Amino acid sequence: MANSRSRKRANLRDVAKLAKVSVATVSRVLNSPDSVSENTRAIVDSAIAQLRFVPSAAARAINSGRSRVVGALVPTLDHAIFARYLAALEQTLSEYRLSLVVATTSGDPTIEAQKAQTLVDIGAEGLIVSGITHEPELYELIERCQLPAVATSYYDPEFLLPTIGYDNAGAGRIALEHLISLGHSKIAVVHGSLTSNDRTLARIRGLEGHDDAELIYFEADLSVEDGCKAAQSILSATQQPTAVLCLSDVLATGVLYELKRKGISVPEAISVIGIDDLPGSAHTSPSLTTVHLPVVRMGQATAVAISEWIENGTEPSEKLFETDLVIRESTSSRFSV
Amino acid sequence: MANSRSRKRANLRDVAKLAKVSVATVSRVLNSPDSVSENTRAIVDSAIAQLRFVPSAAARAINSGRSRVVGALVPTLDHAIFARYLAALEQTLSEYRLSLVVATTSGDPTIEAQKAQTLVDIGAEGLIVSGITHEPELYELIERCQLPAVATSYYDPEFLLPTIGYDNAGAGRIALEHLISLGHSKIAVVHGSLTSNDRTLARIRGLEGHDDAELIYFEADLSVEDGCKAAQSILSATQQPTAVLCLSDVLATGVLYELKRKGISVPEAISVIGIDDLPGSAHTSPSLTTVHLPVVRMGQATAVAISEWIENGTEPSEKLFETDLVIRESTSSRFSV
DNA sequence: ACAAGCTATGTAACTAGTTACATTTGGCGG
DNA sequence: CCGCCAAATGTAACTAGTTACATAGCTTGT
Repeated sequence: MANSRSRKRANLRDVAKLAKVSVATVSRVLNSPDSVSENTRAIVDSAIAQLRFVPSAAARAINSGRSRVVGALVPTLDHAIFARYLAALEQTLSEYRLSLVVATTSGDPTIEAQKAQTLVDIGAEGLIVSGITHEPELYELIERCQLPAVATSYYDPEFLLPTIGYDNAGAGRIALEHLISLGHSKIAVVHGSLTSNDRTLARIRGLEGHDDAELIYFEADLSVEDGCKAAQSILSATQQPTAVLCLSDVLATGVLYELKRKGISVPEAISVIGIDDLPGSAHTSPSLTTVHLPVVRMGQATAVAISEWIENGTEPSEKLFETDLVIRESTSSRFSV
Repeated sequence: MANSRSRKRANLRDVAKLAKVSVATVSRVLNSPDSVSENTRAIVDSAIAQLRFVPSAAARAINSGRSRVVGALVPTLDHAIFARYLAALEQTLSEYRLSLVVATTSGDPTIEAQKAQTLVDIGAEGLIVSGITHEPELYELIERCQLPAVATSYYDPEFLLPTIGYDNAGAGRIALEHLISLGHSKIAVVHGSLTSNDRTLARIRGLEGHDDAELIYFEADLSVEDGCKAAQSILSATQQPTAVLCLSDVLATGVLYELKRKGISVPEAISVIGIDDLPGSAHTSPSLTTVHLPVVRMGQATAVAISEWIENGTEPSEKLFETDLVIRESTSSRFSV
């Protein structure tokens, strides 16, 4: 048997030798079969089959200068908002015949910079990062490699990279103004970690400047579990707020759950509002009033932007997505009781 | 300026020329800096900086025969169970200095086979698929490329590829037996699509052979929304079950929500059980009794298995993870009311 | 009948690195 | 003062494809 001796993978030359043709002909069979006579094509094809030849991706990439891979850096995959976003990203990228490499950073810019380097090492043609807080190393890498790179989940036309995202401050403001319009003036704010999460920071910034509301801040990890804990802290605080503004639906879900467990009715006793509009948020009890973030459209737009940048060299302009209030059951007027 | 004229990326030879050294020396500066004198290293480094030289990933890959990329094929990213799983996978793979390319299949084996091909085209060194239902093309591809490939979320020692997963039939059985032990005998089963979802199929198979229970099946899309609709169907059925067994927590969440909306108390009037144990399932109201699937450990084990296969050529043996019942508030004895 | 033209194929030079082997250089011991 | 050895560096051949250009062979037109 011819193939039993060949320990390692066959290459073009091996195929050419077996088929008694030149390497060029084999290459043509693979890439433009019509330019080869039916006869030789059959011979080459059988040689390919016999040797179990599979063309090397690396060798192709070296010639084309293309890897057809783009990298995305996200804090975590284990959060519905990023998962949805990446799902849309992957789907749209695949329409451009690009593959998506995912790297998680745990929200740590140092890890981010390292993982960005490994993305470059595997030949990523483009980079997608989350937010606008990054290590200088990341910018240097992007600059040095002349790498198409966009920042998402954040809108800031002033930023070094094109941003494709929404107005986080605005989302916070919308939520707060909804509560204020309902008559709430003492409001608990539950937010995720502030260290190097610029989206959270921006949302908090959006809450500033409303002197008609007193805000009390509670920090929590971004989990349902910690939302529950935050609710406990709120309930044991000296001054009871009439509303809870959560900067993420995940936290709001926890708050809702804990309030229910404690027998405190929402929205009658306390109103709760979130930000994100996760798929499940319409089906909590009571259903959650929240600020919808268009992550799917953002993922699609990001994919289009980076693809065209890679493909045509056209650097995208920044894109702002509207966020909008989704009023459900968890908020009500302070006075309607 | 020297670099303003150079339109395209500099390569090793350009650097060597500028630094007046040989290509070998430049290569050494990059890969084993200690074997180069401090002096030349400085000269080469400055040439690298001047030309903004970035080594080509493809050229490296062609020599090493390594791409350091593994591909995962999942039905969707937009589902907590897969997102968690991929999160664990990515994290553990990165400890082996491997990157994860994610491709989604929408549960369609044909799409899966196509995407597997694109993963091979970008040079993936290993493949991770979900379940055991695939197109022949996929197997041919794996065979032809001699590609390390494992199947996950499913345990079947007989399967062509090594499987790393849990006993789906067993998970279904555990849920059913819990309900039976509580005295339920008329049980509604809510399941996702049956077409080419072998995990759902296996879970249903696990429900068979229990003659002491009458099962009524309801099919739904895998979303909270469709869980709600399923609950409506159940309620309008001629014979009311005393328990609902959902083959996924997502569906159970919808059922729970709809029952609450209709004013039917869980577990007093109807018990509800799920399978998955999603992060949020402990915080529904009532909290959801479910069968825990160890997706995080499965992700880690899969990463280890595929990494060692790629790295050392040791084909992994199949791995079975235990699933276990997590009793919370949504189930109770039929007679305890 | 012979040049033109087309198709099919081959040759060899590219792509951009790594690396085995050869060579130079310098220090040190005898 | 010569030779030996090691460190430092260079040469050229690899890795595995693609492709520009050359050429062989055949058909067709005048």
